Amino acid sequence: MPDTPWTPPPVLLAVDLVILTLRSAQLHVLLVERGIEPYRGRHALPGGFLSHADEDLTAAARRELREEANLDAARLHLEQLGAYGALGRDPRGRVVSVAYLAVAPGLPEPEAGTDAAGAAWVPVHDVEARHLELAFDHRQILADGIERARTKLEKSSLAAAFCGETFTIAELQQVYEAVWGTRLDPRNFYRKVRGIPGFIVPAGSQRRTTGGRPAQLFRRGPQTVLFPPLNRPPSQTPTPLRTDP
Amino acid sequence: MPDTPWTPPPVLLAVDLVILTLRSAQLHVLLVERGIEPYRGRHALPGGFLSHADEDLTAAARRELREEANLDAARLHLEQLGAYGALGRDPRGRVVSVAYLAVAPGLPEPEAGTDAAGAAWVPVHDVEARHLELAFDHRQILADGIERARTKLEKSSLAAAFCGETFTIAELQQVYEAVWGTRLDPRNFYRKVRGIPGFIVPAGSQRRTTGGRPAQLFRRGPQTVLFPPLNRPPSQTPTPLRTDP
DNA sequence: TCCCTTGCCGTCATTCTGACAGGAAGTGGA
DNA sequence: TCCACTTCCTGTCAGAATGACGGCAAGGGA
Repeated sequence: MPDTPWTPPPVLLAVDLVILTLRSAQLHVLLVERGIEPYRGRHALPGGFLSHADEDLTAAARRELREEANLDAARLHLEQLGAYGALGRDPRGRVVSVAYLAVAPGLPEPEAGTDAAGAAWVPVHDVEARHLELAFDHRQILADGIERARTKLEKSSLAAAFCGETFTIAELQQVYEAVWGTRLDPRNFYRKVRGIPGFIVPAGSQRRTTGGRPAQLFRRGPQTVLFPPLNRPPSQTPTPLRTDP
Repeated sequence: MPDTPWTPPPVLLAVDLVILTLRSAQLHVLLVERGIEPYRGRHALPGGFLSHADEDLTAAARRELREEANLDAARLHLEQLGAYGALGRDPRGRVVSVAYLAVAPGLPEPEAGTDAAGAAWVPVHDVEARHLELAFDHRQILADGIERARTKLEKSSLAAAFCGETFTIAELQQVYEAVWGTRLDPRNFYRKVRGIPGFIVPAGSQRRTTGGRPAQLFRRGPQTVLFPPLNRPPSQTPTPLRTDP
């Protein structure tokens, strides 16, 4: 430990986004096709380097959200997943990436002809089943993002972030079923959800119909922590203790 | 978006550690007293810059663990908390810090006369009650680390990381009570813990005594995911949905 | 020996959960 | 108009889980 003035080594910092949404009752993630050389042509999570050295991390995430996905960060859920800094993860050199999880409501159009061209919603199942390989360590980042969403559905009101301003209980159930990959009993789900104080509140007596009896509309309540929690049924493949992302 | 070759801005990367342990049934965190100028004399989390540009993040965490706390990373739980990159967090300039949570068993001596001098175990209550102010945003990082530990006790076998190789059920209960800050009924805790398959397994019929009837010893079982979960009793101060660490 | 401490094992009422039955309120076709 | 069909909502009921608590076992110290 020398006492001489020593300057710490600088590192390149990037931001990557796991943007999840529901499309036709299936969990989708937004992917872009890489146009430049490391992993050119391969699908990847939206993201990029910090634009300047004084850019806030969250601001960078919001900027990428706008530039690459044409989404307004103010209207959706955004939280940090963690930092990914393994040595070989970027062939260009030492790049540490901070990953964010975003959850978008309903179905914002796949992509516009805007600068977000090349972005597309892909069913997460296609990635999990390895029908589609991702660039860098983005497969791992995506897996961590999905796992985070799965866990947070249990004890937080994150599920409402997948829905629009108002939603029916059946729509909310679709969120849980799609993210968890399980089927739930509608009647028990109804009872449970309505029994959690402050989770959802009736939104007028409006109703919107799709074939059968019109459903009551709700909006998210003030409570962000769910108690009692909506425990997800035990999975056949127990997730190991993540000790090192 | 110019097409000219553009080099992303480099950033200084640091690693900070939240090291938790139990000392006399109280949750403690390891803090160091800063010897150099930003926040000189103030308590801070152990940590430091990457030693060289090609150092792995986890390796840096393990190195700091050894240098500043004299702890062997191979024998304790270590997981990443997240990246902290707010703009004003370090007066020296733009520093992004990756925080790690470590959980140390039992009572490794406070600190040695080694190079870990100046490190001391501090009850987390002293920090939470603002009897002690920390440098930088370390108060927030510590709060996030404690919150992470609290939630992981529910569905993972993290509690065993606070104990030694073998432990009694009462010791395990002390972990839950100290971290959650609640009292639990010993008989119900016993029933619940023994009912979780694979969580703990009896370790011989050895016993170690402290006054009353000798207790049976256990060691951690193969299962890292607890089902059914050990739900923590509802808190009076509900934790808000963390949307931006 | 008596008392005190701590660990282990029950019981019991209440609540929660999973699995159903069935009626209410709409749509579309004969 | 009547009927089939869909979806939404409200109950019921048995079994599991939970919180509260009583009692005995097994040690140490006065």
